[in-house]
Amino acid sequence: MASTFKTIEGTFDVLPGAAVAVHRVEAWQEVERGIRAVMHRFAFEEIRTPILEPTALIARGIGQLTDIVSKEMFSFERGRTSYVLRPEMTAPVVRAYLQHHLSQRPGAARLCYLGPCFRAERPQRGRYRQFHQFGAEILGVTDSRADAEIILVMMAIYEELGVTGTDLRINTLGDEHSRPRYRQALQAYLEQFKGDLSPISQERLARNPLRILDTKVANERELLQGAPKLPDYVDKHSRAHYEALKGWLDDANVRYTEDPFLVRGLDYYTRTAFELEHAKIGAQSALAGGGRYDLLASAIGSRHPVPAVGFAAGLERLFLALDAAGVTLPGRQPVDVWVVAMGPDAERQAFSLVQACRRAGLRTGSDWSGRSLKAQMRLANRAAASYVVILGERELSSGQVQIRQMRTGMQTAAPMNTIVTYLQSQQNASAIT
RNA sequence: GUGACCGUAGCUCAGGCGGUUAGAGCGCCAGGUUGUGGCCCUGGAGGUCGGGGGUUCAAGUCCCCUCGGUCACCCCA
Repeated sequence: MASTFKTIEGTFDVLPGAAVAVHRVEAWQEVERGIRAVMHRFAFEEIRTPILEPTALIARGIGQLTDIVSKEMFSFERGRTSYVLRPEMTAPVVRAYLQHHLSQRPGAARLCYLGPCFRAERPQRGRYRQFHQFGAEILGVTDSRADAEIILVMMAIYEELGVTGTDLRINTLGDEHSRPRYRQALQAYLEQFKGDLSPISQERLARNPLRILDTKVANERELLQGAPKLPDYVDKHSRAHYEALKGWLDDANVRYTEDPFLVRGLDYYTRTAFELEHAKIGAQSALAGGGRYDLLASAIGSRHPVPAVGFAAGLERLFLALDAAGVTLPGRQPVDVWVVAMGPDAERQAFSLVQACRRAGLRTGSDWSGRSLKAQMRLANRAAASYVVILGERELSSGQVQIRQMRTGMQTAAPMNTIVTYLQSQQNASAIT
C-alpha cells in the first residue's frame, strides 16, 4: 500500500526481473524479438497504427452485432467525435491501407503488427482489458496461397518459440451469397427448437444465428447434429478455394483438423476461417485466429473491394502456451562491468571511467551512494557483473587500478588508461566462445 | 455483465472457538577490525492486517458495503 494508485482492473505492469514471464520485460523483449524475426523472414513489413481510432471504423468494420462492438468497447466522446481504444488491429490496418493507397505500391501489401488492444471484458486467465495482439495481413491477393501463407507464418512463430500442443482448426464460411443462404437454412431449422435454446442463443437466432454453431451448451450441440451443414451450402468457388488451401497446407506439412462448426466472432470473414487452440491453458484456449475478409474494405468505405486475409494472436496467451511448454525466458540482464570507487577523488575518476566504458560499448553500472567497498562489491555481484574495476586512494596514487574477474575471483592491476581496451578485448573474447 | 473463491511485511505464506507490543522464510539494509562479492553468523528497517462502516469491553479474526485479484460462465486474442 505504498501508493494510493494502482493499475486499473484487467491491466498490469511489466517489470524488469519479475518472477512470472508475462510480467517480466526481458521475457517480452525476447518474445517480441522472436515474433518479428519470423515475420521478417516471411517478408512481412511492420505497420504501427494509433491506439485511438474513430468508433465508426470499428463498428462498421467488425460489425454492430458482434459482442466486441455491442458491449466490449472502451469508447468516449470528445467534442463531436467518438473515439475507441482499438479492440483489434485488422480494421485499423485496412483503414491505413486505404488511407495511404498502399494498393498503389508494387505487389501485395504484406503487413504485420504488434501492440496493445482494449476490450472491456471481465478479466480472467488469459484475458485482460488491455492485452496485446500480434498478427499479419496480406491485402490485395485472392489466391488461396495467401491464406496458406498467413497460416504458415502463424504456425512458424509458435514453432520457433517452442510452443507445443497446438491444434489448428480450419473451415470455410462461403462467400457473400452462399453464407446468407446457409444462415437462412440454419435459422429455419433452429426456429423449430427455439424453446430449447438458451436465452443467449435465442437472442442470436434472429440477429446472428451462425454464432450458435460454436455453442458450448450440451443440448444445443446435440440439436446442431441435425442442423443443415455449412459445407453443403458453400458455393463452388469458395469450395475450390478451400480445397486448394488444404492442398497448400498439406504441401507444407501443416497438420490441421476441419471443423464445419468453426465460425468467428467478427462479421467480416468470408471463405477461410481458422483458429489455433491450446488445450492446456485454461478456458481462454484460443491462441490465435483469422481468416479471409474480402468484404471488410468495402464495409469501411472502399469503392473497390480489397481481397485480404490475416491472422491475429494474443501475446498474453502465447505466454501461457510458452509456460505450458516449459520454455524458459530470459530474466535480468547482467552487466559487463561494475565500477567501484572509494573517496571523493576516486569517485570523480570513476564517473569518467564509467562513461568511457559505455562509449566503448560495455554495459556498465556503478553505485553513487558512497557505500562501503563491501557493499559496492555486493551490488556488483547482484548485477551479475563480469568484471569489477576498483578505484581507491591507492590506485589514484599508483595510477594502477584493480580489475577483478568475478567468476574466477582473479584480480590484477592495470594502468588506468588501458582499462577500457582491456575490458573490451575480454568481452570480445567471451563473445566468441 | 453473472457466479464462486480469495485479499496479512517487497515476495511466498503462518496467525485453533474474537483477547497482551501481528509472526516465519526469502528479499532488502548494515555489521562480523585495518580497502573486496557469492557461503555462514549477528543485527536492523519494513505491516493504518485492500478500503469504509457495523457488532463487541475487545476484531487480522464475526456481519455489511466497496475496491481489487483468481477461476468459471460468456466471449475471444
